[in-house]
This record gives sequence, structure tokens and C-alpha cells, in this order.
Amino acid sequence: MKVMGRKPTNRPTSFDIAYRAGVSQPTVSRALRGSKSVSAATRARIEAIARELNYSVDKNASSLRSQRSNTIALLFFEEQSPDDSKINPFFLAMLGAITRECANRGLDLLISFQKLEDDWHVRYQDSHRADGLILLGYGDYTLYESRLRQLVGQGTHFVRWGSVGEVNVGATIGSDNRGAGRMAGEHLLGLGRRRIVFLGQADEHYPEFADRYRGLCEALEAAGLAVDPRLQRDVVNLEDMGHAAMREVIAEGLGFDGVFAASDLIAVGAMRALAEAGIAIPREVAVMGFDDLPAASMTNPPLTTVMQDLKRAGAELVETLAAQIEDREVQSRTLPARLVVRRSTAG
Amino acid sequence: MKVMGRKPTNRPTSFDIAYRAGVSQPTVSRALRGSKSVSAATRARIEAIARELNYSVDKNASSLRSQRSNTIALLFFEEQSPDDSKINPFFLAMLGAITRECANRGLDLLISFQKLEDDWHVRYQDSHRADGLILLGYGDYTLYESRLRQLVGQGTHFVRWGSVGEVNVGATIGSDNRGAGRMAGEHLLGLGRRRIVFLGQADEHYPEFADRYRGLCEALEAAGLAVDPRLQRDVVNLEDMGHAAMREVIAEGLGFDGVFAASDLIAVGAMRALAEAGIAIPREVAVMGFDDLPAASMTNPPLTTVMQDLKRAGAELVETLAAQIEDREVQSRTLPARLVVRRSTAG
DNA sequence: CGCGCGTAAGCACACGATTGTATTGAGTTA
DNA sequence: TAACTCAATACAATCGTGTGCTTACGCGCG
Repeated sequence: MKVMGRKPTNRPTSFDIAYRAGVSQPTVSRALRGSKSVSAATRARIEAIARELNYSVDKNASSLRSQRSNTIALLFFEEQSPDDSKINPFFLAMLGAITRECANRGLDLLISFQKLEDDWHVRYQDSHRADGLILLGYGDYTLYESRLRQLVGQGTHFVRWGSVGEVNVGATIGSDNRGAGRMAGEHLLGLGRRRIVFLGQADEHYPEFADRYRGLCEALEAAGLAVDPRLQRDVVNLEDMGHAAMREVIAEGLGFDGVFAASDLIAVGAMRALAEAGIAIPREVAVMGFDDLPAASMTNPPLTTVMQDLKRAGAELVETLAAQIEDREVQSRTLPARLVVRRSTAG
Repeated sequence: MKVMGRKPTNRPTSFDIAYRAGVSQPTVSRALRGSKSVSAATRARIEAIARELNYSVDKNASSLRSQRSNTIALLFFEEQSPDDSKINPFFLAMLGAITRECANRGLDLLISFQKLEDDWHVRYQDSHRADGLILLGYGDYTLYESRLRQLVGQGTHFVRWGSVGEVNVGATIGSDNRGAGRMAGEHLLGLGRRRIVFLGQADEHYPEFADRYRGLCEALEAAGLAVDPRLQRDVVNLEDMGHAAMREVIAEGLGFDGVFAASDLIAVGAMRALAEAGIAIPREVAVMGFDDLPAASMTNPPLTTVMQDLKRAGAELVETLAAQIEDREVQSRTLPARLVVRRSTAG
């Protein structure tokens, strides 16, 4: 015997539910979505049948009709990728917070790692894959700014993690990098350190790092100390770069008693260079990082650093994006960071 | 003036393309999907117009009609989650490889972190959100085995990362844990170590760890040494647990000159305990881990460990799942692992 | 000259839900 | 008793593609 027309998988549809409940199919849809124009009794009956049949709404049909996917896309993009499978660990940590918040709101999360050259900026919203984007990207800001403007132009909803500044396009959530930099500076100054090396770019291409440096400078100036520009080194967010820069500073023989690295990755590299040079941490040089990666507590000595509030960051990113999707007013926001003191600056 | 009917976003549809190209809508669909029943000239014309209008296929309509979402879902699940936003770093590392492979194949990747209690096992495929699942989960295997059987029962496509053994349900990809354990044992034995502590559960609830232990035992036996069960400790995959277990072993005063931790996280905790006890690594005790987390190279001394081939793992997982979705024959597979020697076992 | 076949394209419908509008029936009031 | 209101539900029209079947046409061959 040949049976045609029915696929082997006999997934129930809302028609099946309607038939058994003795109502029309649209009523099933309304009941399950909680419309108040369905009587409580009918709804209860429908829900019971749906549960019994293991029914679940077809996401594609639903999204097609309602023009809403209830999905957001998380896009990571980095410029330098020596090894593609290495992802900035800080963003990975944030991933946990974002997924959690999405789950709470019943949103699906699509993720993708992008090269700057890709055309992600047109694909997602256009194809109705996602209602909006969360963009996470360290790297040269000026390189992708034009992409962001294009997104705004085509009406795509998106939120960015990064430096909350004047020049921003679209809503941005970020840590209070300047405040945190100042806090770090004050911590080192409080330990009696006076000549502090800053490892990290301080130009407009990397606004987050630049803000951290600006904060450090503020702390120095507030303490009546001059800022020595020779103690600032442009370093991108890689361990090896931190190592190289630190070696250079040591070799140049400028005196210094503290290091503030713009990220933990850089700090780890710097500590390695210091250890190789036989310089004692923290006795001779105190070292601080930024991010509080898992690795920060495993270094020797454990690394003092600045912890960003990832949980709140994830929540704010998702909330801001959701608001934007619902056409509510949104604005950029700065989150406080917290000092985590460990032995690399103890005493 | 009031304009009705048209939403402000005037996304072009395949009808618009068809109209301008002077063909029917189905022809557009066929042309863009590469059907050979469209002449080259027509296809070129259609593609040009599509590009010009910035057309992109509506994912929802396409998935609805074809019953294929071209999306896979990546599900992490862990039993112990003291802090929800902490994710097993090993899986995070694998994430990079998986996204990359998905991108190569034009698959979208949905990700979600699940508690074991959740009903993810029915939601994804049923709602046509994804064509299949990749499951990553450390933890007590016996706890979720029934869920896996349920997945098989309802015909859901899925692939698992884990221990490739006899008892598996569904396709599984995993490292050759026994071989790697043996390799680790041989490495330590080659350094002249004779009494080797194993930190990690060795029962059927955690088959990956158990396999690593079995490999170690094989190496010992092959060298004509007896296995001392007092040197094996049940430890779950947490740094603190490694620390506690190592302290215990030290306190008990059993002699030992090597430690093989079932994971880097455990190894880091163990090294901390050894350092606190003033035991020199590697002079008095050589230490090895497993996973090669980023943190492994940052410990003091840097940790010798076993590197799993993440890139290949991601590729195999995706390939196996894709094959299953296309109803091709699939089978479980074991991947080789590689020893990474660092200073924690040097000499 | 008629038959068969291969190529290129069109027609009509199905996919499974959401949504605006019409309809029903019960209850209320003058 | 007829007109009117309101709550609850049914009807029909989408949303934008993919796909099986049919059609139109050109060509070679006996």
C-alpha cells in the first residue's frame, strides 16, 4: 500500500489541535499566544490538548506571518586573527551572560564570527533571520565605523559593546573605562608607585584602551604627578605584544615601578617579560590588568585587575536591543567596573 | 496624507525580481538556487537584478516551504553551575571551531545553555528552529542518557561530544581519551616518575575521565608497575576540587612523584595545593593536565597537558550532523590527541 | 510527416501560522 | 418584542518561498 501526501514525521499542527478541541484553527493560535479574546475554558482545553499531542508552534510559519523572528544575532568581529579558532576570551565570558538573558526573555540567539570584510551588515535583518544584532568587537574602531553607519541607514536594529563616547553611532553599552582607569591609577598610587607604564593603544582607533589611559592620566594629575609619555606604549590585545612591549620598556632603562596593562592578556605577557628580566612582582614592579579573565587568578603571582560587570553587561545589551526592536527609546549607557586586588600589587 | 497597506520597509520579494526580469516568480527561485532547468542567460539576468535590488531570500518563508532551516543548534549543558555565567572553558574553545565550520557550510548556528532539567530535547527540532543538535556536556553521563534516548526515539538528529564507547546512543565524536591517558602515563614514566596520582572521577558516570585513567593504568602495567588505587581520587571538573583533593593526598603522606589531572582546571588547583605545601614542580612532583586551555600556558610553571584537536573536532561534529540530516550513514569517531610538553614536567 | 524526447518556463498550490473583519448568540433594555 | 451591546469565535486573506506537474517549443529520425 502506498500512502502519499503525508511525510513520515507526523508533527501536529494547529489544525489538529483545533479539530480535537472543536474550535477553529485561529482560535488555537490565539489561545496559545494568550489573547484575551479567548474564554478561559476554551484556552484550558486547547492547552491541554496541545500538551498531550506534544505540539509546538512552527517557528518558521510564525515568523513569516508575524514578521518577527524573536531571534537576535550575536556577531563577534576581530581584525587580527592569527588563529581563527582563538576568540577573545573576554567576549566568550560575556557570551554566557548574553545567552542567559536571552533565555529569560524567550529569545533565540544566533551567533557568528565575522571578518570585517564580510557583509554581515546586510544579511541578517534583510533575510529576516534575526530582529536585531549585538556587536562585540575589539579592534580598530575606525575600520568598521562605516559599516555601522550603513546599518543605521538601512534601519537595522543593533547594539554595540564598546566605548561610550561622543562619536558613537547607534546605541552602545560599555564599561566606565575612564573611571576604571582612574581607579586603577589611584590603586597603584596608593601603594606608593609613581612611575607607571601603560601598555595599550591610546589613540582614537581603540577608544576603550584610550579611555583607560585617560583615566590613569587623570589619577596621576590629581596626585600632582606629571604624565611621562614615554611610559605609554601602543600594544594591541595580544599576549605576545604585551611581552614584546614590556621587554622594550625594560631594555630602554626608563625607571618604573608599576604597570597598568589595558587588558589581562597584555598583562600576562608583560609579567612574563618581567620574570625573564628577573624583576620581582610586586616588590619592584606592581602589575595590573583589565578584564578579570579566568586566567588572571592563575598567574604567578595572581593578577590584580579590573572586573567588568559581565552579567549586567549582557542584560543591558539584550534589554537595549529589545527596546529598540519594540521601537522604544534607547540610549547608550556606561556600567561601573570593580577593582579586584590580588598579589601582583600586594604591598 | 495617509499611506496604507505598505509597511515602510519595502523589502523586495522574488515577485519584484520576477517582474523586472520578465519571468515568473518560481523561475526566480530556481535561478537563485542554482537549478539547472534555468538557462544561463536568464539566470544571469535574474542574479544581476537581485544584486541590484539588494534582494535576499526570506529565511522564514524558505524554511517553511522547504522544511529545512539550514540551522543547527549548539546546546551546552552542565550539571554543576555555581555561577551561571561561567562556562566550561574547553567548550568555549570548541565553539570557535564549530562556528567556523558552520560558516563554511552556510549553516546558521543557534546556541543555548541548558540545565539538565529543561526540555530542550523536544523543543528545537519540533518547532523547526533547527535541523539538528550538537550536544556538548561534561557531567554525569547517566543523568542525561534517558534524554538522549528520547531524542533518538522522536527522530531528532544530533551529535554528541564525549566518550566514544560501547554504550553510546546516537553518534558521538570524542578524543581518544584512553590513548591520550596512556600517552600521558608514558610521558611521566619516561621521566622516571613511578608513583602517579590521578585526579578525576574514574567511574561510569564520567566516561571521559574514566578512559583517561584507564589509559594511565595501561601505561603503568605495560611498564610492569602495579596500580595503586589510593592514588586515584574522584574529582569533578573544578579548580577548587582539584585543590582540595591534592591537599588531601599530600596530607595522607602517600609518596608520589607525579600528578595526572583529568583536566587543566583540576591541574591548576592541584598546582596551587602543591605550591602551598612547598613542593617543587617539577623537581619533586611533575604535573600534567588535559585540554590545553589558554590558561595552561600561563601557570607557573607552564603546564604540560594534552591538547585535543579542536579544529578537527568542530569539523567532525558539524560534518557528522550534516550527514545525518541528509540521511547519510554516520558513525561515531575517535580523534587523536597530542602531548604538549611544558615546564611542569621538564626533567 | 508524425512521433518522441529534451529543454525552459509557467501554473497552482502547499507550508503553518497570524490578523482584520464578519458573525453568532446570549443578555439587556425600552 | 425588537433593537442594541458585548463577548467569543469563525472566516478568509495573507506572509514569501519551493516544488510537482504541465505546457510550449525545437529538433532529429525513421
